[in-house]
Amino acid sequence: MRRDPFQAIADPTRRSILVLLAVQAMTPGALATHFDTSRQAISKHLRILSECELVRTVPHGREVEYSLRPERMQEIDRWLDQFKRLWQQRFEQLDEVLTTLKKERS
Amino acid sequence: MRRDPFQAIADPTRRSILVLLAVQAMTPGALATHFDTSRQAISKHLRILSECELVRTVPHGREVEYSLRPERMQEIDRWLDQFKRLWQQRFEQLDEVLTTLKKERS
DNA sequence: AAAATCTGCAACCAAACGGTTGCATATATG
DNA sequence: CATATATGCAACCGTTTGGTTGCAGATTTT
Repeated sequence: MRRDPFQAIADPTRRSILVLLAVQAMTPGALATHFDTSRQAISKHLRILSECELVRTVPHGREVEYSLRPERMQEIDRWLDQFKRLWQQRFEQLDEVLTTLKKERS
Repeated sequence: MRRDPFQAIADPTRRSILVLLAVQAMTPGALATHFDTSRQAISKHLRILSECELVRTVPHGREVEYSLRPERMQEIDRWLDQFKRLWQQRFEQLDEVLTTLKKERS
């Protein structure tokens, strides 16, 4: 069973859950109202996000509040870093083409 | 069949392929030597990366050169953007705690 | 105390995933 | 021309995934 943030954000429902929790902490029940699936399915997703340490839980009586733990998300960002140079490069190339065109026109 | 960059980078082998191609373009055969799986398995991964438009192919005779298309990777980066503010915030909070401790000590 | 509510677990199921092997096609080499 | 090499497709297989339903435990509410 793979349990890393890359696998966690592969599912669109889990991505939506993370976005919702980025706005405000919520209980599983409240989260489930935003989706077209059963409450239990959302619970399963929360379990996975929990195991990936992307969310944190605080019990309040019979309710459980889930909130975002953005730290672990940085792992994805750090992995992307090695490609940012490349797409930056493409922008610069485009820039160059544009300035060349500008020069030619004038 | 989901075909988006999030699902593409969920698999560790595909992530490694992308990293290798970020360094230099390669043929499927050359790529396969870096992994402990069959050439066909790598071919399958390349097909998926192709469908996600994360790689581009240029035929050279009987060989095919695969190279990275970093543009599409930006989609992931853009999605991450909405969380960057949050983890930045955490750093600032830590910063605050540290300066408070420093003040107390002096 | 009884009923209602919130949550998570277990069992089950169809579909997708990641791998394998065998084969067909196209190109390069002897 | 015959052989070797590079690639991709198809069929198959065990495991994982994402969903369902039913149920049990804990906490509120009445």
